[in-house]
Amino acid sequence: MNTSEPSASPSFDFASIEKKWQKKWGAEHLFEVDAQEGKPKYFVNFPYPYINSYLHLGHAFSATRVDVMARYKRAQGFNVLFPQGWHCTGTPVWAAAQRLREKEPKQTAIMKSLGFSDDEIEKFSDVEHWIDTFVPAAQEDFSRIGASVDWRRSFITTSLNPPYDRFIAWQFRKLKEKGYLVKGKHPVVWCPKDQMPVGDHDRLEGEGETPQEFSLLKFAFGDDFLIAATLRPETVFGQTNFWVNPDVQYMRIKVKNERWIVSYECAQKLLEQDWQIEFLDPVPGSELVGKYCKAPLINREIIILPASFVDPRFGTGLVTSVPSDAPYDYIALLDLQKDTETLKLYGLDSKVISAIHPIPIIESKTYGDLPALRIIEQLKIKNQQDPRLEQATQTIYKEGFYSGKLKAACGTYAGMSVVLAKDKMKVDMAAAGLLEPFYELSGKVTCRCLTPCAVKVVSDQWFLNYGDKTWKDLVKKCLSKMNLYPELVRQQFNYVVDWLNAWACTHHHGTGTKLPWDEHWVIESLSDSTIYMAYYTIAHLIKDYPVEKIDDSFFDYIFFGKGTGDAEMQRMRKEFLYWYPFDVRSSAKDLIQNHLSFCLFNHVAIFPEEHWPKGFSVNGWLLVGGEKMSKSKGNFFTIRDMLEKYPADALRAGLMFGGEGLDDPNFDFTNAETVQQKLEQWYSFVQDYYHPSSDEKELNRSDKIFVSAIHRYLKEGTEAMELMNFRSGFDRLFFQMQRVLKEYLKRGEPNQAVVNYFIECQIPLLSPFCPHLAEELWEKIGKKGFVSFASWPASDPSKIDLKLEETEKVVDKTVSDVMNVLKLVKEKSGKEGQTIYLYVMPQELSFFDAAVMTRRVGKEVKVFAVNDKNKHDPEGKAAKAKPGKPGIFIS
RNA sequence: GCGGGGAUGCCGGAGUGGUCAAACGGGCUUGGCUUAGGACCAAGUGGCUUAGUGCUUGCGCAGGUUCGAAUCCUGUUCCCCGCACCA
Repeated sequence: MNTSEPSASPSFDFASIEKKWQKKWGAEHLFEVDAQEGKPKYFVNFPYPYINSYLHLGHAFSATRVDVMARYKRAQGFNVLFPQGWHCTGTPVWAAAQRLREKEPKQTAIMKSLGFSDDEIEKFSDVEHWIDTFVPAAQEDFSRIGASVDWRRSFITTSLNPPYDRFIAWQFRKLKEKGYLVKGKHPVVWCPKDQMPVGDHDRLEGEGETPQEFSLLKFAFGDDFLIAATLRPETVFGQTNFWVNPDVQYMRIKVKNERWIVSYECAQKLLEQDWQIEFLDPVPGSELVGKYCKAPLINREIIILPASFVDPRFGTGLVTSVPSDAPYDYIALLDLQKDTETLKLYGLDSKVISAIHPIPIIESKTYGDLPALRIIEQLKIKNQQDPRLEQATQTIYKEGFYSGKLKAACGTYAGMSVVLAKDKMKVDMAAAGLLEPFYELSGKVTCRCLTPCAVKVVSDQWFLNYGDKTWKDLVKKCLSKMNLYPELVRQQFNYVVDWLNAWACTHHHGTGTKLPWDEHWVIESLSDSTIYMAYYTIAHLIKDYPVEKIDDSFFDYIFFGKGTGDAEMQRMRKEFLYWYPFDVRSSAKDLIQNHLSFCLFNHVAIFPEEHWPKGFSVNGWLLVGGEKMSKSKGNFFTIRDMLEKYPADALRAGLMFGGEGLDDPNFDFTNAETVQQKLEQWYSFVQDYYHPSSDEKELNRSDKIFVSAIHRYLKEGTEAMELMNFRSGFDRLFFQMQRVLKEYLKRGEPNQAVVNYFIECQIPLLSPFCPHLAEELWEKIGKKGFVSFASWPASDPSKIDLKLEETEKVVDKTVSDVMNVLKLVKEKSGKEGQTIYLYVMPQELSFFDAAVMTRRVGKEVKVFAVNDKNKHDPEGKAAKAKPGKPGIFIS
């Protein structure tokens, strides 16, 4: 092997370069930063990941965005803080550990797929083992992709970290003091045996099912009320009759001062839902048939009829009939009208029954004004036992709810959209005492103890009252002053802030911090992660502070400057004041409607205005190969998987080049591979071309074009970086830069000083994206210190010469014309052209260089001004010359 | 339905009133180099035409404004995300 030629070994070992520099950064504590008087700071962060597994490529995307920003700002001269903590609060890990304790096969299989041995899996039945495993793994992954994190400030959440635990307790006491926490009723899925709420993970069946809000409607029936439950109170104007199951024994119960008739099962549910009731006597369903009751709101007497589809276990076991919009009701009516036997059995007058017709009440786009009829015809449903009725009901519900408008039959509500009318009618009927809320599960849920679950209304649930108007106004004020990247998410944020309502912020179980004044509650995970960015400012110091001395007055001092503090506390106060607020927090767009908005609400509630967040950056969801990452599609990748395939620098750049803005970025394998190749080429190029030289030759035309382009892309790229448009940034600062370099070299005879200058620019520009390679090259060209701290090259507007670059386009075009003509000559005459004569306008002579043209065309090129008397022009081609378009003659 | 974002070549995507057949990246075709592959270099990649510098088509669909529109306006179709108490 010839070692004297650097280009003889163009490929090199990315892995060892990465290790080398990660080690050096660590050894020099490069990214461990403290408050530094007089130096401007920049604080970036992103939501701490939940540590229930290895981090995936989506995390890498988010982390890289933040790291690129951190490195860019560092190059801009800022003292940059990029801390990283880990979120352990919540139920998933807690539940998974419990499942492993119970040796559940599904969870065990998941652990196996992550590569854990049976012995190891057993250890995961302890929550702490998850933390001990995945937190170091996550930190390792971050380090391996080159994230410039100050690891001293890393921490975990929950009571496992007492100082943090106390911080959250402090936060909640503050919120309570200020009246932002309210107590209220809240429906949960409940196991009557365990006397506990049942989360998704505790269910044998019914994952994803939630309490659904129904309305109980009251139908006056003598001195009693028949109660029907409905999801569609807006359809009351279409009521034609009432359904009862004649085979069911109903119960008369006392509720408040009223007597209700409902099924026995319903009465049980009412008890769970916090109603005070008293059982009176049974009422056989058959006795009700044929009688009349008064429908609420419309005050119409409607007949009570028998129907077999009525299920005592669902709702109240009584149903109001709206045949126009409810397929069940319509088909039951048809069934009954044909069923002379039943009519006879209950002594029902067939004339009366036949006279019952659906009343058109809602006009919907696709199903017209009698949707139930329409859909039953479409699906050819024959009777009330058909299972497709369920699907038909849902289809119509969705259609009617979203696109429906109330028709004239609906009295004062006519003309309103269903969306609006529904709420209005609920409010009106509730005010009239005709409607009560009721919850029913959206599907069957069975607890792991095999007990069927029901809805329980918890009466002492704590809420963060995000519906509060004055609180919202503060958030809007904060928002109006924030930098948002991209700016167009502002609309979305304003919308969300308006729409957010009271948020249940406590859970019965899971890991986390206990609600300090009501310790049977655990603070829920989205609620304990709203202002912790402030905790980063002191996280490294508080670790060494005596836990017992950390109380509310401690935090009051650190964050508000209230009271006095010892030397350590003063230092923490200083750190907080220096770093806070954060400058930008970056996240995927799905967190807009919860986490990011909560972050603002809690900041404005707790902190004075000078510590309100300054910026959010929002990005799309990372796609891999154009598709959502998913295990079932086989395109789910952890960071560690990817680092096996690609060098960290290629991975980072590939991710950043995948996309920007709100669109979903796409990580494409070919992109990462391309980047890797280009980086390798760049590495050899620098080795081959960088030669320190004191030779200051005057810049020629070609040099000036090159320098102009450098400064132009530098300007464009820097602007993109400021807006966190890293795709554009990488494009301008690397791909375009490399392109103009290539063009420059093509023009021949590069000026060593200019090439050196280019290399000295390109390396720091590459550094935010590909920090390892950049460090290596920085060292290779003999620069002192780390490129991580090198200054960002400044664009010099005086060097940008657009006119000059424009003239080069003319030359390019001419070259391509010449090539074209050469080709045609060969095709037509079979002869190779030997010499090319160019006739250009005199003023253009200065940028047509015969040597350059000869080099680029590969044949001898002679250049003349059109008016040159000595020109060689046998065919008068010179006459064709125009500004920007030389005449061409080939011999 | 509401709120938000979109629709440009074979693909990912630039481009927001003229100089844009359309950056950059990928793919593909041809040629060079090479034992071969990869890499690299060169040319090509809507249609037509041509010893060139030309014409034409086109930016979801339909209209409109303008001397001129992918870009502005109106209508319309389709796609994606969210609509919650779950991290």
